[in-house]
Amino acid sequence: MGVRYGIGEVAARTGVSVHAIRFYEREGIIGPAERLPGGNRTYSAEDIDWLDHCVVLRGSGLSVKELCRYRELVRRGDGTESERIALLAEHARRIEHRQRLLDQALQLVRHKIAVYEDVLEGTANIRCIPGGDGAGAGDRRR
Amino acid sequence: MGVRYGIGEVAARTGVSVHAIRFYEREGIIGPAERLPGGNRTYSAEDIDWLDHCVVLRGSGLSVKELCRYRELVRRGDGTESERIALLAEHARRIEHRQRLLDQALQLVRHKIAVYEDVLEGTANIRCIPGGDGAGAGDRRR
DNA sequence: GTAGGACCTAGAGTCCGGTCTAGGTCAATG
DNA sequence: CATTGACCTAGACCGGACTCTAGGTCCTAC
Repeated sequence: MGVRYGIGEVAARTGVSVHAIRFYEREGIIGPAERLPGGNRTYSAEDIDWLDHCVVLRGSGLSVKELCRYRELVRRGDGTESERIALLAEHARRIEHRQRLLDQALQLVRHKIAVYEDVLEGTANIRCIPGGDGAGAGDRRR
Repeated sequence: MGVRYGIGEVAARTGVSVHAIRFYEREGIIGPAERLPGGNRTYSAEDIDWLDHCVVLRGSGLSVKELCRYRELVRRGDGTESERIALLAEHARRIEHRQRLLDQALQLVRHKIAVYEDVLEGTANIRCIPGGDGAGAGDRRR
């Protein structure tokens, strides 16, 4: 048991470049990899799993720094759970916030697309308000 | 009619810093502002609306460059609708992709939080797999 | 008339998150 | 034994998106 993987293989499996993996190690997102006699890094399946998690978390906007902090808490082990929860809960809030922004943006984009499509179909080419972009969202404050 | 606003006021209303507004102008995201005799920029309500849209689009990950391109199409006016649609549709796809990533991340985060909460409640402190972070998601390929 | 505040320009600086380079080691292969 | 390929290190470099600085102009109000 205990299959091990070279850095290139890990890169291929996770989609993280070899450079980025080393960078993550330097930054402390992933622990110092074990080395083969000769100095090459080797990784276990668990290392890959952790890296996969990192990809997901980074992809959702968790900064390298926060990710380091999280890993440090995990490394320190017992007694850090509530800090981990705090960190993750904070991040969950940020994700939810981003989701709302994305929803809003998607609506705006779809609305604009619809307007342009109408224009193309001639349905609405009554030559609208000059100066406008012809695709206002109309849902502003003020 | 035709109330006009100074750059500071626009900044306050849109949440975009004065610096960033000038930066956006240099980059071409917003057109060269009209000037008061004396050189100060003034903005109309429509300018503010456009800037608000820009905020939403930027916030959803549309790059400054793409936003410039979009504004350029709008400026060129009639005949650019299908290009605008293409650009926006492409962006809509990116937003949807980001949404999926965020959903995935949110699930992971919530799962981890739940696991740590269980640990805190003593429900699960059977001292788990050493080396694990105690909050694996278990939904990996491989 | 001088202080304060809002604004101006050009351009330098910052932060983030990688990415790339140069120069080198090591193991297997033809 | 020369080449190839995967890997190594330290550190320079990059693109994106601002942000800030320095030095200056106006206008209003005391």
